[in-house]
Amino acid sequence: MPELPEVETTRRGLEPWVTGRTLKATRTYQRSLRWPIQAPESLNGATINGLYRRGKYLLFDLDLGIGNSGTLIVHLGMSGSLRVLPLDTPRLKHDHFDLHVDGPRIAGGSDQGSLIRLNDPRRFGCVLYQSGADAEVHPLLAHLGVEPLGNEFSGEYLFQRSRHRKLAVKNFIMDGKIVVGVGNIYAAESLFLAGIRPIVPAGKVSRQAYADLSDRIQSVLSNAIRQGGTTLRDFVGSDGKPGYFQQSLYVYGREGQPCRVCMTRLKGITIGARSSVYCPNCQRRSGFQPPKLDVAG
DNA sequence: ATGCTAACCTGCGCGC
DNA sequence: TGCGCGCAGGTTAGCA
Repeated sequence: MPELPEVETTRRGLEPWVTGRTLKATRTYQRSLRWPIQAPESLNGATINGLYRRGKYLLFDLDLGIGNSGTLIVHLGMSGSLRVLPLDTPRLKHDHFDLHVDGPRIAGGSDQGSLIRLNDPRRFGCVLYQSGADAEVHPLLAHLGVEPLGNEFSGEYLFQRSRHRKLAVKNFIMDGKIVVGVGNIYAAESLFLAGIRPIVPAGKVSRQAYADLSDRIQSVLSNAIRQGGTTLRDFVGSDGKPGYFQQSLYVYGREGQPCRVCMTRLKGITIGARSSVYCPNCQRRSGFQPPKLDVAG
């Protein structure tokens, strides 16, 4: 479930509960996620300097003392969520991992701090550890593409990286080695808003179309973050509340329904083993774009 | 290098 | 009501 907006929503919710706090202990209930959970005993007592995000990865920056540092790397996979809970909260099904942090209690909690608890029904997420000051040397992070909301991302960047590429433009923008954080929902939405058909080869999309697409990717992600992300089934923020961006979706999950702009019946196709929905009328071009309604920015 | 497929795992909705 | 099937927000490994 979680794409960039959901991970960022989680990060923002968690940040005040972890920054500057002591990691008193970790607890692993179900070790076998995508990879076995890595949380060495030596992390107990570390100071959490900050909580960062790289793509869909959450990075707990740890100070282990005597000049040692490290990073706990958490990915939420398809169905994961991290919540802040009172220390003595009973464990529910699919609760796999806890961070026990000190600090002022939350409502109903004890004085001993709080719990950051990972729940992940499908167990596609992960909890990994990278020692040292630079988490980006970790193999999972080392080759990631640019941040879509960062300065290196632009239409020109997409245009240059896509030359001679034959895969569908939808798969291209979902490729984490190109740009991180854009998953199946936001890829579909961005392409709709840019008027680009998802199946066209990435290498045939024009410079102008990529300029438009990069703007749409940024606005869709920003708007979704503002709405607390998209909740289809599992996702809840760190406060346990769902996101609301699903109300703003134009095409994702709307196959067969009328386009919200032109009322044309939305079409569903499979691209790269992922379901895709688009409007055959609004999404025509691989190059020049005819006049289009100014839908949601 | 590029692009496609299978694989990981659980739950849910649908048709019969 | 129950059962089997297909599908679901991600990403990597492996193969052509």
